[in-house]
Amino acid sequence: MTIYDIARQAGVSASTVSRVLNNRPGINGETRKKVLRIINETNFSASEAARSLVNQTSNMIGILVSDIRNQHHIEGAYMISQHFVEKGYCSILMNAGSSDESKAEYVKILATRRINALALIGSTFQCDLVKQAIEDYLPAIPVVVQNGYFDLPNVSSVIADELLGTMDAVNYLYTHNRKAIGFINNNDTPSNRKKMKGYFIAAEERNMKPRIITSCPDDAEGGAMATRHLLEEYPEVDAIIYAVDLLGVGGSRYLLDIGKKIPADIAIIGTDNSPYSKISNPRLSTIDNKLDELSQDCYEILSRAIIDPSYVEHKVVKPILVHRETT
Amino acid sequence: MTIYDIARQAGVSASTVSRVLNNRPGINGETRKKVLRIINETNFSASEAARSLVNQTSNMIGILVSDIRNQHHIEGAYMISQHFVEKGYCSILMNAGSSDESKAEYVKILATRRINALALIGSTFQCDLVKQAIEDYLPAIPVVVQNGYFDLPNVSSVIADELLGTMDAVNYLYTHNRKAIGFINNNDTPSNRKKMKGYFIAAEERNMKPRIITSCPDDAEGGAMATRHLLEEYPEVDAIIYAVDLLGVGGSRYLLDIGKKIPADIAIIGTDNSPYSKISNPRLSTIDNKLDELSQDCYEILSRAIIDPSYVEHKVVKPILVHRETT
DNA sequence: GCCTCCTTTGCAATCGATTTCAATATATTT
DNA sequence: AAATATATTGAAATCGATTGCAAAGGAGGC
Repeated sequence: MTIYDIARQAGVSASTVSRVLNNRPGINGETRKKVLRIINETNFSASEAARSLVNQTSNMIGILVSDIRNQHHIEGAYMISQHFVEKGYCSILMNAGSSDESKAEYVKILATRRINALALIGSTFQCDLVKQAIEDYLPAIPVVVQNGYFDLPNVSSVIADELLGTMDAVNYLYTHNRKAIGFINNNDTPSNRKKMKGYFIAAEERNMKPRIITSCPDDAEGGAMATRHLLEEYPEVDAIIYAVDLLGVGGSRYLLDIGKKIPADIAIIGTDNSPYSKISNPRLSTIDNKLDELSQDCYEILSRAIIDPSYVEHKVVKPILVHRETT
Repeated sequence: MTIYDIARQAGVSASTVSRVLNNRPGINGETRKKVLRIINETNFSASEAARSLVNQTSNMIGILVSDIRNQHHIEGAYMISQHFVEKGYCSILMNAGSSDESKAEYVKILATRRINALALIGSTFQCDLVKQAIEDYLPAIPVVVQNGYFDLPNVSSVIADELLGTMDAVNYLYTHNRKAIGFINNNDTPSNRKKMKGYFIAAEERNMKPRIITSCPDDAEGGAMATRHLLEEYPEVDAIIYAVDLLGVGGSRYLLDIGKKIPADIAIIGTDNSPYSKISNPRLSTIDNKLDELSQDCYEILSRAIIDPSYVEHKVVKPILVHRETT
């Protein structure tokens, strides 16, 4: 079913059908009505492939997420997608896989679809392969990175100041009489490196010995296990900061199980203000890196850059501490 | 940059470039090498719009999710997407909005993109408008519904027997000496209607008076509030089944706060074996409706139906009870 | 040296839309 | 009534790929 079929049935030319479909002026009211009737009767819908080809634009937005299981990522992606759909775009949402190679590969896949803009959600996109892929295959369309940075003329960024957030957490705990503050990290990402660096800087400023677990499984059990290890090595610990809320949920559960009081014996601060932190028992205090706000900013930058391709912005968002039942 | 540009630079015709791009036989080794060199040097990537037009296929899979914030939905969508990407498809993942109108609208949007297959994730797709949209705009491509059913020749389904799951939960509690079992529901969906029906049937079989809250906000606080209402109306309640885990998390927290012992005073069973149920404190017992397995089945049905368009399957998956700390 | 066969390549049509330009029909002006 | 302006429509080119068919060139057989 093509516009030619519609044209024949309506007794007009394909040009006329096209003009009706696109609400172009200069079409007789009766003709328009007749064409619309046929279109409705036949449930015709125009091929986007053909439209894309002649219009030189796909009306698609690419959204690449580094880890779709991360609630903030997925909500951010959802929000961006939703907004663009309302504007008549179609958004391709993809999970980019864990390796740098696969991330770059996905950029290339989206390039073949001739997307109009690209959003990268997650700090792990910040790597050479992805940068190269953007430079090679998407040098001219607006790109925005949530929590990452590329020195490229068409790439904007919105970054959480995670270093500052972790420093704030350390300083808060220190000024509330915690002198043996531990830090538990799950894996090595640009984002986690910033958190660790913040921890080290603040610890040094306070003349505190760093007490750290550098890696553990990325789930509640991992958090519990790492907490046990931390306490074995540093029994004096009276506060723990976790690189991810979920670790803190597991950690606090473990501490309760071995008879510690929270926060009396050990204070706990997670990171990201995730849904888990809100519903955990005890409710987890957390460093809110404003990940949702970041995604909102990404959308705004992107929609501006689609209109004005020269528009590029680099924004840094300040985190805040959210106090619940573990501090 | 088109294949004609590549052809000119390589001193060959566009046909030759196309044949190299698609690994067609009958091309001289030297010619192939030269063309590939130019393609790499220029970072050329062929327009999918043009390919789609001539090949009469988009190589895209549509995935519509009814609520992207539901972890099971998003993990299912992710899994399906991932598998198809590995097969060379590109998947369009969209959140279909809450109204039936918007869901039908999304079906139409995907139809204009000429997707090769469609997966609908979530019971709320089961409505007349969506059925009509599929009939009108996607009458010939394979469609599969996760946890929903349409009587249409091209639509397969994989359904969780949620009625049975809830009956099992009631029966388990009853045979473990709970005689005043309550049920708390959040909102009215096909899926929740099946759960409620299961509760009513099992309660009747046991000659138990139904004790039910039919709706509440869809979050932990909502669960807490609804639990309070249930206890106000039926103070004798000694077990509660929740239509959604998150309600159970909020409910158990509330019960603990007012001094009840779990499960000694009141047993609790959530639904869906979500991440929340695993990390909550106490860990929530739950009706596992095998939502992840459902999505896996959707993928398998879809990949079979893409090869053989006449393939249609209707599958029912049996739920199991997962016992943790609240039963 | 001529004919056949095979390998390799190019020409041209095609997919389904959009858009420019020309043509026709009608209305308006003088 | 002739000339001009305006509204409406259609023909044909175009977007960037794919592919059937024809053709060119070289190898081998007689």
